Amino acid sequence: MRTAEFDTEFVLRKAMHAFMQYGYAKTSMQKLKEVTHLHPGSIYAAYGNKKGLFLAATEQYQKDRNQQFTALFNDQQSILSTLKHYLTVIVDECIEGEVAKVCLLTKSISEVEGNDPQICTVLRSNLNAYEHALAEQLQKALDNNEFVSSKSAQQLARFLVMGIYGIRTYALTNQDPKSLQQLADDLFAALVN
Amino acid sequence: MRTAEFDTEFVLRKAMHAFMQYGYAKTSMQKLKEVTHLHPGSIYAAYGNKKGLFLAATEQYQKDRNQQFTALFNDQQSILSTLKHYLTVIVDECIEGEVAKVCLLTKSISEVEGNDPQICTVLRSNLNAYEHALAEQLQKALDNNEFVSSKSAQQLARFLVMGIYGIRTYALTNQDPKSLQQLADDLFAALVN
DNA sequence: CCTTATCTTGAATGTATGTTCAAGATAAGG
DNA sequence: CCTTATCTTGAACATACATTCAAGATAAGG
Repeated sequence: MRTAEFDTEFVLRKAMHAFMQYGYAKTSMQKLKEVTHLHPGSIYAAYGNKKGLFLAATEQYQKDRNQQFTALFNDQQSILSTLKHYLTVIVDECIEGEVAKVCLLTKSISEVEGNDPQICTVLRSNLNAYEHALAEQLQKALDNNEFVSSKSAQQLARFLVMGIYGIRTYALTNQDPKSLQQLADDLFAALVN
Repeated sequence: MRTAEFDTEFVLRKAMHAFMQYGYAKTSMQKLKEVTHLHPGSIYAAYGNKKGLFLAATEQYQKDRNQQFTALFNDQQSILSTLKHYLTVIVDECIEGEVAKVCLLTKSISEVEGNDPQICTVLRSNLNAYEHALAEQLQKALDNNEFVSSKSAQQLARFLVMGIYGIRTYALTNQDPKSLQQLADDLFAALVN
């Protein structure tokens, strides 16, 4: 006979950013309490425990990413030019010291791999969906004769996500925008040649 | 008037493997105590604190990796064929569920980036040295006319490490050996074309 | 407007954490 | 072989952690 008061999206985005910044283990309930403006009781009532909140935040992250992805690839440009632009967006994300500097999914799976199968399964399936979405776009581009390739859309998508993961990791070692953009360009060239 | 008793390399390799498995934050002193067979007093006397032990373990890791790298690239094969073999070694490492499944340097920098500048600086410099070592080999290959490229050895090396980081991350989402080997082949092809 | 189901609050709990330290053990120097 | 410097041992410490729960607050149903 009473409805919850807090804004779910606000809470999940705040939690999501905390997990992106500090990692899963180092994001304490104390910190989550602060950033979400929720008391422990409310968090545990709504999400069960820290892992539950993390998984909910992951879901929100995936939703937000999907929306960004769909918005980019649903405009009327050619798929290849959109893809080139998409890579530039990723490079920019890697540079600006703010949010989205890292991918929550890859960062988290790297952290918990081998230690939390439940979280890993969820993250893996999200990342596989991402790869599949890229494969779909590449298949469309092939169907439209935007480019020709000896490889399948699936193989191309795999190479592309590998490159994206690689750029994001490389950005941790070298923040030079020119180097990162060059990597993106080389990756794109390797894909369409 | 008394010499330390424990075997430094044994201790550092055990610590190194623990950090690789559990990550920096989740590797407790309790765990480190167990795997190194050292009592807290000894650890703190020898390495100061957990971070000191981690940095020493990192140094050991880099030494071991350097030795593997040098052994591979100092045989009498062509550099390109050695590189191709090296990529296969990395793919194998990603598959077998044992040690070396992940790179301690990239896993750790991904975890602590933005939160521990001291550790980041050390890891970054190690990873930069790795990139530089690959650039040297590629420069030699170019000098030997093993292949021709419109890109500099430095640019090629950057692309190569990006690919290696990417393969290692991709392996967290997909353990299929064929897919991983295909990525390595595609990466090699993109490099020399 | 009263009841009641549900949400919010925040103090309390037990455990695990990184670290310290004093007592005991032991190898090298004279 | 005794002295002394250094290492080893493991109990103790304070703090930080994830989680619980009972009391208080509040919105909806009758």
